[in-house]
Parts: sequence; structure tokens; C-alpha cells
Amino acid sequence: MLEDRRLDVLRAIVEDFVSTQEPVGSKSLVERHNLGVSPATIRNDMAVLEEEGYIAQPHTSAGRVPTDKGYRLFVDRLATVKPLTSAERRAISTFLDGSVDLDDVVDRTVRLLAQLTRQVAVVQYPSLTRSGVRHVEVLPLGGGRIMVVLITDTGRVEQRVLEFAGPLGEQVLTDVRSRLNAEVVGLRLADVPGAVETLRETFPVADRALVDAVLASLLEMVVEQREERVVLAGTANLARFGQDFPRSISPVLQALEEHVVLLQLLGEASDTDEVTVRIGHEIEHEGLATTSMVAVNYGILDEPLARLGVLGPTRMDYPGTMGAVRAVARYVGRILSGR
Amino acid sequence: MLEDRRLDVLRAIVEDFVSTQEPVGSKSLVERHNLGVSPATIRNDMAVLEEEGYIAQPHTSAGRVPTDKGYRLFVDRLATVKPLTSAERRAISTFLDGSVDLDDVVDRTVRLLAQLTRQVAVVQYPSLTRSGVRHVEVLPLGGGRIMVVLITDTGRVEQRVLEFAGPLGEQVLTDVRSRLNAEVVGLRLADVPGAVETLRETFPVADRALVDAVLASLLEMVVEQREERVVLAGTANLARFGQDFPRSISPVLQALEEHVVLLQLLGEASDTDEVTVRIGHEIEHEGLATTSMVAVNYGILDEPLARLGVLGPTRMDYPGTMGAVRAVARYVGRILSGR
DNA sequence: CCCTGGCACTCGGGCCTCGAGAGTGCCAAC
DNA sequence: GTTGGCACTCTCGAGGCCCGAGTGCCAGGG
Repeated sequence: MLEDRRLDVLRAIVEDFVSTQEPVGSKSLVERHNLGVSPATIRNDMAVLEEEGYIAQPHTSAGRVPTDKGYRLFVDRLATVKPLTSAERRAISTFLDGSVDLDDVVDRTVRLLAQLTRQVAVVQYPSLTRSGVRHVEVLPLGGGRIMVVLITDTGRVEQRVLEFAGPLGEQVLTDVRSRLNAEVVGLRLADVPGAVETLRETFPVADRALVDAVLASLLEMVVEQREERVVLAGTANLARFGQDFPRSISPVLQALEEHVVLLQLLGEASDTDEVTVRIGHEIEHEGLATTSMVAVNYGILDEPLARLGVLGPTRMDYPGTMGAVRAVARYVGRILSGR
Repeated sequence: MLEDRRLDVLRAIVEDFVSTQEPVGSKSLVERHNLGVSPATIRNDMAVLEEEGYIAQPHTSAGRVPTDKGYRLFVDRLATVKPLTSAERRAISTFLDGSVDLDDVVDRTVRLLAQLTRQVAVVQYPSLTRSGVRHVEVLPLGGGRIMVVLITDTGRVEQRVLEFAGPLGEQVLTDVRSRLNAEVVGLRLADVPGAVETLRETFPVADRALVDAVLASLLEMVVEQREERVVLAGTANLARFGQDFPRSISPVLQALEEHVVLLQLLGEASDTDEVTVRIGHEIEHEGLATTSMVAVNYGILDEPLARLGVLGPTRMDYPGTMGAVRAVARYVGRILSGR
């Protein structure tokens, strides 16, 4: 059973290691924190903590370093999310206000987050399936091609061009357009397939082929896998942690380019609205075994739309990072609600 | 005056250095290329080449390394663009065919280019000003807000939401929409401001405020500076060249995040349709002093729309990279023409 | 029972030395 | 103009050494 002081020792080790980046020894620990006991006592505690797997020594006769398990305990029980300074809050609002469209919001957010945390920031585009339909547009392009445009209430715009071999009745298209809008505007995208199903039957059989093609394009956009897009910034911050990545930062950079991996990572634990943390080996990806991800939902009016977060070395300032991530997510939610 | 053999020597040095990554000496040079003379002779040539600034030694009694000037001469006079293998050509087409929209084309292109060259790939979105208008959509969103959507013939979609205080005549909007489309569809975006100017006067004075607001949004999209977007991939490839970046790769990564810098770099020499190369210090950006950029225009039917290219260490395989960049650009142009 | 000071031990990193090897510049000869 | 010879320079890696931080353990004290 862990006693109070031992937890204090673990907290002290994590804090010191995060700030100095060097293994921390018993002596420097008592010097920097007034623990009220001698180094020898701390050593005993450390021995126990090591026994239980919360800390480790890189090599005999070096200081101790927190293990993933140690960070986990720290995050779960020892750390409190650090609120931002008012200067930082101001930075957020000045940075995000005045974005012109969704792309811009996402772009600014990811840069801001990277700058604020000095880590790699990751922002997922508002999920299509959770958004609502604002408008559907059907445009004849000439040459037998039709463009179908889908605009969501989160400001996202998706488009498809389809080729249609048969005759292109202008009137039919206009008809499809208005009836489609009447039917699906305001619906969640997830509900679109169901709503659309009956729609085709309201058209004369002669036009069915055309209607079907348009609807198919629409459905494709709604369900497509690429709906999940992700943007990142601050990769240069990785280079500051050269020593944290034993081999090189190459595998980390590589993992960052695999957006699928990032999305999966972001998506984990998305059923809570709390800030979630994945530490080191808890991330099941080889290249990211020495990194941690701090992520949280963001959305409109407490309705989660997607997630954002940052990725950095396991040795990161968890309280500060969690605070920044949470604050940015809240502000982005507010921005999106306002448009 | 440089003689033929001296140029041969320079070429050999560049080729060897690029492939071995190590300073090349006179002895190994005669071994690997049959130059028909002895090392001592080569040494004399090298002395001259060094005198003239084409090569340099990292330190006394090491081999020689090409300077930026040396690479420049190599690229200008000694290298021929290496055509791709048929396997590579096939890779390009299988990779790029089947992209669903512009975002997808750009995304696939940049990944492909990164993979092909094993460098950092950079693709600029088709420039707005050079595109044509395919359609303009004006949508009332409710709550006094209006969305203006611009769709270009390159498949790009831009949008703006504007707040309008006054009454929102549905009829007026429909009217604006149709007249606007009649007026500007088919025009180059650059010509839109002129065409639109007279349009407002065709509306009754009572509606002018609304019309003006819509037109203003449209113009904002047309002229906005953010029109120039850039996407990159393959940053992980940078890590393979750790030794090429003396300090660390951090400044390079940093520069890559400043898209403005990349755009400027890409944009240089965009008036030619040839592949252009910027070497080392020719790039006027501190972080990129040891990198080179290979870029080329791409477009629809020989009409340049934007540029793409790759960025890598000055010590790169120029002929191969130039070949890959050119081939990809051509293929992308073809893809874009087809939609 | 827990804490403490003392002490011997361990080990990695910094620093130095040294030799090997690669490469050069120069020179005299062809 | 080219070549072989030669002395010289400089980097790099291996080996050896020492220092210091940090540890584990133990006996004594509250």
C-alpha cells in the first residue's frame, strides 16, 4: 500500500524530471522540495516505488525516472489541471476570433495549440456524421457531369463530381435539389441515408437513374471514410526533444503522417468530455511508444463534434498541457456555435 | 576556363558524394570512374575546381564536397533529367487515378511525390486567381446570416458566412444568385471584380445593401490572400538526413510550417514551364540554407495553375528528383483536365 | 518501528592520448 | 600536361583514466 509521503515523492520526481529532463536523485529531491526527511529515507521510498514499477533507473547509480505507470498514477491521482493565465486566455481569443471559415478555424486552432503547448498539436475536423445538413446543392457542369455539394452546419463543405451518361434534365435536377433540401436540411448526417431512401420513389421511373446517381453521390459523402480529416502543426517542436527519442524522431514523424493512426488515437475514450491522456506504451503504435497524447472533445453546445489534442514526449508537463487543451477546446466550441 | 575533364571530375564528385554521402577523394574517384588519368592529375583538377569555388573541403586532408555553386553548375550543364522507370510511371497512375475531389487529388499527389523522391513534397493548391468560376451559390442560413459559396473549375470550393442586419428578402437572394451566375460563370476569377462592378446597379436601390454585402463576400474570396494554400508530406524523410543538417532539423521543420515561406519559394521562377531548382543559399531563408527545392508548374492544358515540388538537402539526386517532379506534375495536370 | 548519518561501491560521462587511415600539396621526372 | 613519390595534416575511434552523482546497506537513535 502506498503511503502519502511516497506519493509526494513520486509527484516530486515527476515534476523535477519534467522540468530538468534529468534523472532525479534522492539528494536533489530533498533540496528542491521540503519533504522534511533525509535523503536516506527518500531512498527507501524510492526503492519501494521502483519495486512497484512507478519509477526506474536508466542505469545503476543514476537517478530515477518515472515509468509510464508512474506518469499514469501522477495524472490520475496527483496532478490537477492547471488553468491558463489570463495572458494565455487573451492569446486564445485574439488568435481565434476573426477566422473566416471552418478551414480557417481549424487551421488557427492547431497552430495556436502548438504554440501554447510547444508540442505537436492535432485537430480533427468536425465529424461529418455528427454534423447536421445545412444545404445540398446539385449543379450541372456540362459535358454530362454533375456536381453535388454538401454543406454542414459546422461549416464543412464536401463535393463530388459524377458522370452521368443519360440525358440531363435540368428540371429534374432542380427538382431533386429542392426536394432533397426539403427532406434533409436540419437532419443529422447519420440520419440522411434513412431519409433519402424513400425519396427516390417519389420521382417518375424515367428519372430514377439520374436521381439515384445524385443520391448515391450524396450518400458517398455522408458515409465516406475520408470524412475523418486531421490537421497538425508544431512538428518542429519535436526536435526540441531529441534526447527523448532514442533512435531518432523519424518514427515519430512517420507516425504523424499516418493520419489514420492519429485519428484512432484521438478517437479513443471519446465518450467522455474530460481531458483524456494516453501515456507511452498505452499507445499501441511502435513509433509512438515514448510519446503521450492529451486529447479532449470539442463541439457546439456540449455536443461533441470531434476531438483535438497534442502529442509530445511522455515527459511532458501534463497539468499545463491538459489545461491548454481544455481551454482551447472550449473556445473553439464557442466559436463554432457562433456561426 | 574550365576544360572538359574538369567538368567530368565535378560531375563525378557530385555523383559520388550524393550516393555515398561522404567527401570524395582523388583516389576513390579514379577507382569508381574510369577517367583515364592518375589520382595526381585529378588532384590538380580538384585544386582548380576548389580555387574557382565549385568544391570545398570540410577540413584539410579530407575529400572534396560540392559547393552550392558546384551543384548549380551540375544542374545547369552536367545533369540530364532522368526519366522515370515504367514501374514508377505505373505507380503514379494507380496512385492518382480514383481521387474523388480536388482535396483528394492534392492529398494523393503530395504523398506520392514524397514517396517517390523520398524527400519532403510540397503542393500548392490551384491558384484561385487563375481558375475560372464554375458556380456561385447564395444561401440564407437563418438568423440573419447568409452563406456565399464559390466553386471554381479546378474543383476548389470557397465559402463565406456574412451577417446581414437588414431584412432578408428571399427573392432578392435568388435573384442575386441567378444574375450573378449569369454574369460570372466561365470568367477567370481575376476578371470577376470588373464584371461584378456594374451588376449592383441593376438592382433596385432598396436591395443594394444586401446585394453589396453578398458581392463584397464574393470579392473577398476572390482576392483574399489565403487563396494560396500549400500542403506537404514526407517530413519524416528529413530525419534520414540528420547529418546534413548541422544544428538539427528543427529550423527546417520550422521553416516548413511557415507556409508563406514555402509559397514564396515555390512561386519563384514560375514563369517558366521547365523544372526549376533552387540550391542552398540561393534560398534566402536561414533555416533552409542547406536545402534545395525542385519545383515546376502544373496545370490544365498547359495553362499553369500552381506549382509543386520537393525540398531536400542540397545533396540530393537532382536528375532523379527533377524527373519525378516533372512526371507527377504532368500527370496531375492530366487528372485535373479530366474533371 | 521508522528515520538517519555514514560508508563502500558502482557506473556513466568527460577528457586525454595515441595510432591508423585517408587525403592532400608539392616536387622532380617523364 | 601528367605522373609517382613523399612528407604532412587532420579526423576519428579505441582505450584508459578519473571524477562525481547516486545508490544500497547497516548500525545507531528517537
